[in-house]
Amino acid sequence: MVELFFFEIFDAVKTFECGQIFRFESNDSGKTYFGALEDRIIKITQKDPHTLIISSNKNSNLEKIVNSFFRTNDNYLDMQKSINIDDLMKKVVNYSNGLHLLNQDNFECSISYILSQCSNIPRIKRNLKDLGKLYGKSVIFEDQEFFLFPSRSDLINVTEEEFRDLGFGYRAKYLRNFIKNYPIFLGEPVLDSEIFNQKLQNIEGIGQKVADCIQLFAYGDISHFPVDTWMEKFMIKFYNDGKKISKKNIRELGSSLFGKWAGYAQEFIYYYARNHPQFFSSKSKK
DNA sequence: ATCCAGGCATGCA
DNA sequence: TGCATGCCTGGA
Repeated sequence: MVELFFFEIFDAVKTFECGQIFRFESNDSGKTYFGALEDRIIKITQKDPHTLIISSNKNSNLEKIVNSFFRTNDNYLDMQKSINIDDLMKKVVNYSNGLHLLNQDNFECSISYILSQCSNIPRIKRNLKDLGKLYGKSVIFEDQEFFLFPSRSDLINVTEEEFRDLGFGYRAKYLRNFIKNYPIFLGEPVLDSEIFNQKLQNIEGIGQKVADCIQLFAYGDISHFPVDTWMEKFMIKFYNDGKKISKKNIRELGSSLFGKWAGYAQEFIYYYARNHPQFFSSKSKK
């Protein structure tokens, strides 16, 4: 058992429901969450607004793993101050208070975001759950059955056709390709962030947005500012006078506005925008 | 019933 | 470099 204390607020519901991660679930309205982390199942109990209690079926190295996962080294208050650049961002920061970025397993996270393209959160969750159930190892923890996320070797012989049968559509090809070629870039030494970004994009099925998500959510590179349709709507409306600009320019704009904390800014904006859809009617663009 | 989602690759100006 | 189009599926 590990206890994590956060000087700032930690909000488990915002953190696990904001859409950054897909395989953690709560059966009690957010009091506790269960999910697979690497080789084990962890249970997260929110003791108070600052404290998480973590337990697991496997305690070796648990403290190190959860400290990495919950990014306990981030200076959250500095981050909030830093991206609080105007009245709008003040509202966004306030609305998202307690939402923390997580540092996910890179194999699972990459697959999650490859499957996310032109999809939606319920469907992504279902796709990942199916993968776990079909190919992941079963673990019983506190009398419930959970599934670890399948390893590369669990998936290496699964065909594109079998992924299509799971309803992955055209993403099946990308997924098959990713699994086949995974170690080609994994084995590389750590490179310059933008060079690694390009390497990720050299994998068929991974473009700018997915590459940014992988770096942000799985490689701890929190200066990345992935631009999806929500980010596009928000940034054009509030930071470009409603005039359309390319996603590439929006990515640069995010980076210049929010600097090294751009990843947090992105997740906060995403969370805010998705929960205020009336501001961003998809028919009013262009 | 259309339309369009948390994109990507491709082909064409 | 920028824009249009097809791609699978499934919810609204």
